[in-house]
Formats: sequence, C-alpha cells, structure tokens
Amino acid sequence: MKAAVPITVNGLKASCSQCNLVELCLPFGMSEHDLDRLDELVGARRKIKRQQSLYRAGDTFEAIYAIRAGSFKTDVLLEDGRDQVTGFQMTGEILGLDGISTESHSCNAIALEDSEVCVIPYAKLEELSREVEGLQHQFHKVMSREIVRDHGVMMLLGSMRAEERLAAFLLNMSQRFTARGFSPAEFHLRMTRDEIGSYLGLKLETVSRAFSRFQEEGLVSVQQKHIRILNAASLKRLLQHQSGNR
Amino acid sequence: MKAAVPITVNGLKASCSQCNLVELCLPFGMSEHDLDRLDELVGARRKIKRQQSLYRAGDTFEAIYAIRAGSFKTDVLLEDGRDQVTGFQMTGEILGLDGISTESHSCNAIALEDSEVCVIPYAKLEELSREVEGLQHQFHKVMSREIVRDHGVMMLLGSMRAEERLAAFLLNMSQRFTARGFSPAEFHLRMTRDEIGSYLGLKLETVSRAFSRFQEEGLVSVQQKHIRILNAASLKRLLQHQSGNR
DNA sequence: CGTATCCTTGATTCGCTTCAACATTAGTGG
DNA sequence: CCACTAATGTTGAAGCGAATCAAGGATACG
Repeated sequence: MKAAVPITVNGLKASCSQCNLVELCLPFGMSEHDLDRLDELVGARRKIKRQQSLYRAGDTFEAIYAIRAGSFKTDVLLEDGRDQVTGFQMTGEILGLDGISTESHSCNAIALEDSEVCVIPYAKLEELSREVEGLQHQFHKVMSREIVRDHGVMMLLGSMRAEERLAAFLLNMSQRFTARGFSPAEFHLRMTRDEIGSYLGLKLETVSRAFSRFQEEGLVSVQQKHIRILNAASLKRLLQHQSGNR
Repeated sequence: MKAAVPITVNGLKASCSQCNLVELCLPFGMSEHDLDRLDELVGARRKIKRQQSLYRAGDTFEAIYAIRAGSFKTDVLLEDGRDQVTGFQMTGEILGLDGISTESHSCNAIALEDSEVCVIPYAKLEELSREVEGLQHQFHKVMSREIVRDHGVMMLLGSMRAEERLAAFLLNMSQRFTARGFSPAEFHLRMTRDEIGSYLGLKLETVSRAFSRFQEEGLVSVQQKHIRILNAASLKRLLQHQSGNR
C-alpha cells in the first residue's frame, strides 16, 4: 500500500460540451443547448493514482463521479474480511450512485490505474435536473442501467458455471472496449486474476484454469493481462447452450 | 394532522396521503404539503392475481408500480430456459425501475399471491419531480437503495455458502416483516423452495436440506412455508464468522 | 377424493476449492 | 543495469460442498 497522496484538484474547469466522451457518459442524448448548462454542473476534476480510492464505504456522500480517464473497481467488504468486487468501471461510466440512498457510500471505489474523474456535486445535480428535463431523464437512465447490469451479474453468479462466467466477462469487456473505439478482439485487462475471480464468484486459480482452457481450445490467446479473442462466436455459444449447473 | 378524507368510490383513485404505507413507500420522508401533490401522480390501482404477471420482459415501459397489497418476485430469463429470481418484493416497495434504461422492461414481475399495485405513470413522475424537490430526492433514494440491495445479493451469491445464504435470506425477510408491523420471529413465506433456491443460487434440494439442518440445530422451526425463528443470534453469527468458501 | 404441486431425504457424482509448488513479471535499490 | 524481492500467475493433486438422480411423503386444490 502506498502512502496517502493528497487529493489533487486541478483548477481546470471541466466541460461536457467539449468532452469526447459525451456519447458514453451522463450527457448522452442531450441537446446542444442542455449540454451547455451541464458545464455549470461539473465542477473540478480529480486525479486518482493506481490503488488509491476515490471514496470508501462509510464516506459521506456528496458527489457522483464520471470517469474521464482510467478505470476503477468497486468492492464491498464483510466484517470477517471477505470481500466482493461488485463492478469494474471504464471511461464515461458513473461512480457513486450507491451513496444516494443513505447519504453515505456503501462500497469502495479503487482506481485500477492512474485515473481522472469529473466531480459532479449531487446537490447541484438535483437542482439542475429540476430545470433541465434531458438531464433528469439521462440521470434516471444511468441509475436504471446500473440496476439492469446488476441483475445480469446476479444471473451470472446464480446460474452459470466457471467457464461461462469468464466467457460472459470477456465478451462484456470486449463490447465495452469496442464502444470506446478500441479493438473488440484485443485488449489489456487492468485487473488481477484475483479481482476477476472475486467479481465472478470464483477463486483466482479457477479463473486461471479457465483462461488456460480457452487458450488450449483456441478461443482466446492469453498472455497475462493481454487478451486476444480468437473465436468470439464460440465464446457466445458457450453462453447460449444450456450448460449451466443450476 | 387529520385532513378531510375524500370519499372515493371503490378505491379506484389512489391516495398517498391517506395510505398507511407512507413510511415504507415512495413518499417516505416527504412533507404533508408535497404529499398532497403526490395524489395527482398516482393514477389507478391494479389487481394482479397469484401467478399472473404485472409486466414481462420486453414490455414497453410506461409506469412504475408501488405494491399496495401482496407480494411479487422478479425474474430474468436466459434463451436456454435458465432463469434467475432477482428479487422478492413486499408492500410499499417499488417495481419496474429496470424499465427506465431501455424504455422496455428487462425482467418479469409475477405476483406470489393475489396482489394490488398503485400505477405511477413514469412521464408524470418525471414531470412532478421537477416541481417537487422532495419527490425527486425520494425517487433517487429508492433507485439507489435498489442498487445497494443488488450489491448485497452479489456479495451473497459470490462469497457465501448455502447455509449462510439461507440465514441471510431469513434475517432479511424477518427484518422486512418487522418493518411492516408483523412478528420478527414468525412469518409465512409466499415463495416456493425452488424460487428461494433460484434467488440464492442454489437448487431447491439444497434449500430444503439447509432448512432441515437449521431445524435440527434449533435455530428455526420450519413447517413448509411457515417459519419461526428460534435463535436469531445464532443465525447472525453464521454470517459474521468467516465460514465462507471463497 | 383424487391429482398435481411442493417438499423432504438418501446415494452418488462432479465442479470448484484448497493446498502446494513453481514460474513469471514488476518493482526497488545498490 | 542488474540483483533481489514481492506480487501475480500457472499448474497439479486431493478434498469437499452442492448438484444430480431418485424415491417417497405432505399439502393444496379443483
């Protein structure tokens, strides 16, 4: 664990209307006019170093965050030390929604690499979304999407076997990299086998073995964190044919 | 604090200000004044018979629903026939939030017993929550709470063993019955072993065996769907001591 | 009162975990 | 730049928890 680094807030005013992540982020689908008003909303940017946390469970909730660069994981801790990764987030995605319900965060958000977020003060967001219909609607969609995503993960954890889970994970990552203009077939994972395992409800050894199996069968090429998908169709088939165990 | 009670024929027109579920439902925490405005929002009530669906995956999203009486399950289906129960909902809880993101529902909501819901047209909700700050805030809290709840389920599915899952489930049910003025220790489950299993990521036989085990050990008394919790402390201990397998 | 549904229990199988050893990569300081 | 060490990843062998298969019993329902 690195020593605590003071939070760096650079004075640069963020600007949604100028940002190239609009189609992935909160402003998606909003009109030019509404977009300009969004610039009032987004305050400062904040840089987070690898392994540092953006917020921790128990922290008072004040803002949500849009990832401008880098990536994060969120995890929940149990008293006994067990922890569970609840999600991996990439550029344009929103962090911190869990905090609204109790006004304090219920999970930890940790940077997987040196990252930067736009800070969106929640009080301002509520205020502005009372005036800007498009913003209100987009925000609701973002929350709803998170709920739907979580249901997908519950499905995965509750009814898929190890290799299906990993296949689903890889296809999901591929799809998200594609949406960001990267190759659908070749990408670099920012998380460890242990973190993937935690997210998928598996031990790291099981993740490693599943990777090896996929490689043997020519479905993917795996070199540590560098992944190349060689046969996406077969990966998809793994999910569709009922090979589940529950 | 008593306002004039409008005499509504047959309860066709719902009224949040008169409803005894306020502390559990969407209006929780809202002022008297704001509450009155809510009555504009909630349109008709709708009765759903046992085993009937309130909405199905793919249905166009138009409204969210507050459960006025009865209970529901939500489930997601995979192409191959596998399905996963994503939640059980009781009176005062909100159904349909999954529909906002794509404007069509992503799961099925099925009544576990003859039930009744208040229909809240979503367009109206957005409109009114631009005017009524308290409503906006409450709605956001409801969505956020759903996200936090889902993370809890992911934790359960990803890192607990069978008996821990069932213990968590029973304690959660107990807590929710208590909030509704019923006994914390004695209640009637509305769902089958198969549905509990699907929710907990277990087979129905495993659920049944875990129930039997709890009974043998004097933790609960089980007679089919009738549950009596005899030793809540031990159930809680089951969760806190790290007996997990992942 | 008969039938379908739901629940319980036992025996066996199987997939993932656990434990262990080793390989590889990344990070650090001389 | 290389030596050293910690962190991460891979692979094998054995054990265990839950799934599967199977049979019978209880309950609700028309």
